[in-house]
Amino acid sequence: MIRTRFAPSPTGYLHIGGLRTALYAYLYAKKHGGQFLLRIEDTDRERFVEDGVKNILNSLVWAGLVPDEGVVLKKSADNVILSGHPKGTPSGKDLLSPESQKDSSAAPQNDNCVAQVGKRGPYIQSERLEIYQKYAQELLDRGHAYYCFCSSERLMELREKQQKNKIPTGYDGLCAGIDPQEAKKRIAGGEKHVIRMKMPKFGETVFNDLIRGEIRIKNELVDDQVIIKSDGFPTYHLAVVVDDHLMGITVASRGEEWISSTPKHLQLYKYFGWQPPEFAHLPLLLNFDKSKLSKRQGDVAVEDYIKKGYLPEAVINFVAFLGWNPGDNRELFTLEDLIKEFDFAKVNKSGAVFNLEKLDWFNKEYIKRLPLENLVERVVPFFKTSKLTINNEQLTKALPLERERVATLAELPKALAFVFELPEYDSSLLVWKKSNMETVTKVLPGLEELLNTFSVQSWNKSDLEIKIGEWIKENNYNNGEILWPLRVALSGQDKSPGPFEIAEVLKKDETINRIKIAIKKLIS
RNA sequence: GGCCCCAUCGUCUAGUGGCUAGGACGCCUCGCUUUCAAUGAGGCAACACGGGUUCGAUUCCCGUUGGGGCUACCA
Repeated sequence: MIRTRFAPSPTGYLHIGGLRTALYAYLYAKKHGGQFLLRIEDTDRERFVEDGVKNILNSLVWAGLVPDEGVVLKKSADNVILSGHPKGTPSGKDLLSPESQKDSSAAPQNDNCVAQVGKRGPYIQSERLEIYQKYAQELLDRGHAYYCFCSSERLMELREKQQKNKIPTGYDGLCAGIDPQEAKKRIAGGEKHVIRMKMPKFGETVFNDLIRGEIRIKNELVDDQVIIKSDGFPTYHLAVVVDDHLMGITVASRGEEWISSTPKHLQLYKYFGWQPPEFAHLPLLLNFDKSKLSKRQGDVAVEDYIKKGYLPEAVINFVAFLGWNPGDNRELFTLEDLIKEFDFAKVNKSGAVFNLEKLDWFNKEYIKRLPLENLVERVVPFFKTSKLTINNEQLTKALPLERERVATLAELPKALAFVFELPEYDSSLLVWKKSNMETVTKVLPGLEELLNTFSVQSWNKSDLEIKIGEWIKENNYNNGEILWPLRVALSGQDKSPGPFEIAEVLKKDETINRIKIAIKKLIS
């Protein structure tokens, strides 16, 4: 049975790179009919952020990556695990609408809560402290670890000296020689201490990475890593090994920054006599200048992209392709498609630049493909934050006007504003570049007259197009002479959807009303 | 400084011991068109460098350069 995990630290939000890490772990598990777990690594109290876990879970669920085991999000009322909407169903819409995010501090309408499911818990490391203590003690008892009383000052000096002498940095093993009885006495005396693991000083550690193949690192270069801090919390190195083993993880995937510490982890597995999992070290996500993707150069939190109106399908598809592809020319993949095709073996070794333009393209593609009703559901939250008050029926009619013209959902309220409120514009805008003020002034009243002859039943895009087209021919007008001012009268914009489709949405009365306003602007 | 990882168009990438090195995004041109978007047709653009191995290397090996990561009682 394949078991993978995603194990973020609750430092505030889900990083977009973390989303990819989670995605790959999820895909691999699902592809093999296995399980995907979520564990929280909160052993660093200094970086702990209140609500960090909830935020991460929210983003994960939004993306459709729901853990089978571990830490999950539940609707507190009915105790049902939230499952997102990987296929585009709107079930997750009230889960993370932009305004519920914004107001979450003020109004606790978001009653989701963090829960744990599974038999191998707890899945939050701060709740597993005794477990780590027990295993650290075991290491101590067997001589694979030792107490260390060195001050941070001494450690710093040591490091500096090593760098100056151009030798590898690392702990010098000073405390390794302390007699265990002596150490116990010092601890009883209240002396501050940590526990370090012993690393062999010869030989090398060789392991096979699912993505990179064989990696070998000389043991003498690997530090006697601290495994229990002076506050009694474990470091990542001990916790990840103990937890991955106890939770039955078979494939440990993580960022490539962990490659150099993998020998420590392998050594711990050896000390405990445990079978290590397979490792997959993913390439990094990069800024445009190829440095590690960072907050300074743009948005890195998944929530940022949710708020901006990117669809989960687009974000998942985009992020999946940062470092992986199916080996042919297909580009549009749903989560289910990805599950079928994904493999760590096909993941690239080199880092990938996070390129927003491509994300926009994906998002446009998905906005285009989404069924209208579905799109309406997803757009509603974005209208709630705008000044416009409109109902779903109005939205359903207006949305086709702009859905192919925007890259994100958040652009829609602004783009559609002219439909719901009278546009403001300068009368000069009514004049087409190849026309003149005189012609427009003459032509618009004629157009109004023509439109008045339409019945309400025949007021639709195609009838309008046909009749107005005929009228233009009969009068020997130019298309632009008529259609440009018509369109501007209706939209108030130099760039907009076509006049016929706008007129259909606006209906007869409002269309004629706006033409009248245009005429008034011209003669005043 | 030490160690590790990586290297195909601007970006994401496919690819092979022998190909006109393929696709996508973006960009440019043209068509459609009242504008924009969409769409159709086309275009620009890459194997980092130097040595090997080989009849032949973008591909295999070594080195250089470049980039990145780690080098914490952070993950």
